[in-house]
Amino acid sequence: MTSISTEPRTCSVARTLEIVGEKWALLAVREVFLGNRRFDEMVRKTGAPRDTMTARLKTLVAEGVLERRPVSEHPPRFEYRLTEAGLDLYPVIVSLMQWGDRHLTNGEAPPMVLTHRCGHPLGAVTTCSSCGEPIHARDVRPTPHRDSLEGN
Amino acid sequence: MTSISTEPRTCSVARTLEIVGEKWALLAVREVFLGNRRFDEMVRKTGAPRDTMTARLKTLVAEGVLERRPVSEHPPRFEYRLTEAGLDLYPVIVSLMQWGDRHLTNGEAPPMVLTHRCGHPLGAVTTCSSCGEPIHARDVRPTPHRDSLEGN
DNA sequence: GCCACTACGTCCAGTTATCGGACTTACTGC
DNA sequence: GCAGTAAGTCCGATAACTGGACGTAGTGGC
Repeated sequence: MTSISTEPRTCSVARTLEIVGEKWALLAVREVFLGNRRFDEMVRKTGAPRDTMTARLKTLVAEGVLERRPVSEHPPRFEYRLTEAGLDLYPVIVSLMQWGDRHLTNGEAPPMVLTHRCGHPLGAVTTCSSCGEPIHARDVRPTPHRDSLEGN
Repeated sequence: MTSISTEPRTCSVARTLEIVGEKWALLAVREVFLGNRRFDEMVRKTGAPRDTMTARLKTLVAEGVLERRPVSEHPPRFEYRLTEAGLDLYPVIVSLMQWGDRHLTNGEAPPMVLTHRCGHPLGAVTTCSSCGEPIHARDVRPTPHRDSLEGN
């Protein structure tokens, strides 16, 4: 009964990273968001080794992020599509892109600009679903818990 | 002149992933957001091998995401703090957590709940900075570019 | 029919990274 | 002096990644 089990923390971040916490996995997902759903295209546009891409796609499919479906019987051809869960990864991709645009383009224009249907270049703001305010780390606390996050 | 250079795509997502595109890197950052700034704490709470944590912290510091500062001279002790750039990673962490909460807790309560200063449990919505609307992949297009993303 | 080409992988061998556990150094507190 | 903590380092075994060649199933041109 005396469960002294300290740590590793079980947390949704860790769980999510077990699935998409690797460069090629996320880049594959990025490509599908950009409309490139075919194996060879993903390999070319991401630069991933074919073997690695095969492995990543396999787990993404197994975990329900992508769906592999045949698009042609006779030349046997397949495409990978985002499932509902996969589509929900969009904020992850967008926030990674946002961060790179802000901190990794030294002065230069970002390598790709996304345009929102409102007509403006996409800037992403993560907001609180309850109050609508932009979220800052300092305004958030873990639930009744020993771990504090005072300061930064 | 005829630059036939096809691909690998240069994109902010890829660049960002070169720095934080690995499980332990992101989990280290998560810990710092949660207020745990010391080496041993990060190792325990993340479950990362000490060696790997050392390596990740080194690159995070080199890339300007974290800052390593001494907190005590005499027992030589250090802590890792988020830089401005590091703080900007919050949306990434939050959206990963959000995704896990939504897709990886089968029915059960999420392992950690964050409370926003507005008093409500944090739900994150990624919105367009121009029009304020929540962003959906289908409402976004890459700038004047051959790649389409019709369908999903 | 034959050749060239594409798509979607697999196979291989060499290199690199990860892992867990033990060990080191520099202290403090009893 | 002895136990304990913090922050790493070192090590050997295993696993993962990498680039390039190869395989297979088809198409289209001539």
